[in-house]
Amino acid sequence: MARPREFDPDTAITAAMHLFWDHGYEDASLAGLLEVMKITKGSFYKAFTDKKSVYLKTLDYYDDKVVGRTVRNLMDTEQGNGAERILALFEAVATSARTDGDRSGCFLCNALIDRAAHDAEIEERLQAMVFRLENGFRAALEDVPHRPGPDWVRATARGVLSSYFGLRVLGKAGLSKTMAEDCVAQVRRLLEPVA
Amino acid sequence: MARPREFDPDTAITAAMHLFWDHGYEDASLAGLLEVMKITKGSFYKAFTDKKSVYLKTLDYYDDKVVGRTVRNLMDTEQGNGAERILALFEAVATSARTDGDRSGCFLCNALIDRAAHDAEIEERLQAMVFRLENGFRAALEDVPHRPGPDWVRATARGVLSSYFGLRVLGKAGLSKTMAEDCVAQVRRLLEPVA
DNA sequence: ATGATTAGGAACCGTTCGGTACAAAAAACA
DNA sequence: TGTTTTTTGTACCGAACGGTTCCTAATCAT
Repeated sequence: MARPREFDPDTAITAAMHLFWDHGYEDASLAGLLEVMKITKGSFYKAFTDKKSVYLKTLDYYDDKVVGRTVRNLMDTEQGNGAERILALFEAVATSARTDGDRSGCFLCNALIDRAAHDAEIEERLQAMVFRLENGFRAALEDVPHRPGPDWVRATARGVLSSYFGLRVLGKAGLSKTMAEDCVAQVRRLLEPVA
Repeated sequence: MARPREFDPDTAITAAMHLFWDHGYEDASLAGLLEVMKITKGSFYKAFTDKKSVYLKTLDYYDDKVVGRTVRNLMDTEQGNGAERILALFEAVATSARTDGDRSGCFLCNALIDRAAHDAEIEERLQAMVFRLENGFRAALEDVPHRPGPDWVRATARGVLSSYFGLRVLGKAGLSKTMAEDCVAQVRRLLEPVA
């Protein structure tokens, strides 16, 4: 019954996500957001109430699309056993981080450092995402042939999770090829049967 | 020959460091800095040219004091063998992160996520600190009885390094006691002899 | 065609940003 | 005591901040 909006909210949120991803919350200015979202202030505040709301929406988007896909890949039994799926994820992260240009890292990891300790509403979403990722690793580890038992699955999933975030942090420091390979190799060791 | 300054620069830098540590670079306002440093704008700009210079000074301070002490502990042969020294570090980090209140994490890790990709001068210092930490782990691993060889030392040091940063990130998500214990247990596995 | 409804755009709000200029104050020297 | 040197506090700068308001333009249902 009224004029339809001229921009695609999904596209706008995606663009906003990448700005927050690269610059963090505080360093992403409203002017910058308007520019990448290709809308003006009027539309911005009409469609999304304020900056923080947009941030929350970008987190939800990341959760749904990126984390969702990652977890799905970790559980996809058609892509090798659980250990192979986990290593494939690490190989991909290591390669993209080593490839020049991609210093953006992982939005979840960045957001945890950036804002988790400062805003309860944001923290809640981040914790949920970490939990989903952890469960993704667990699911993959349930599908490892030599799996010793449930304790091994739980503990290894968490070790792999922390290695994942660690690799993301090291990516920010500009890791070398051998550094990336060594990190992945250590994850491979974690996936091996216990002595 | 002239009036001595009424504040201790070292104390002021320490206070500034903790503000940057908690809030990151952009979110630490000049007003906030002046408040915790207990000086006014005049003294601020006279003593330290600008905000970024203060940030760099706090990084140097952290490098010298905190990273320095950590590396020294990792190399202190009076505190058990290398593996025990590494585990002691992880236990300490896990405990302090789990203890409510300490969500500040590791300044180096925070700074890597916050600013490494945006400022070459800052990145340079951060890379140097990461390298110092890596070498600390290497030195400790040289002092492990079952040490298989130099490749093992290099690769394991890097795996431990990424686990260290990963634990720091998970600390931001408010890790549980069992989560912390599981992470440390995985580091323990990395330190064991290869199969 | 018209009226209702909504997006879009621009002007503008008060506040805070990082940074500067300068004068008063204080201490060390002669 | 007077001079010099440096710190200190304050007033102030222009720009950018996040956010609001309001008017116009566009499109739908009737």
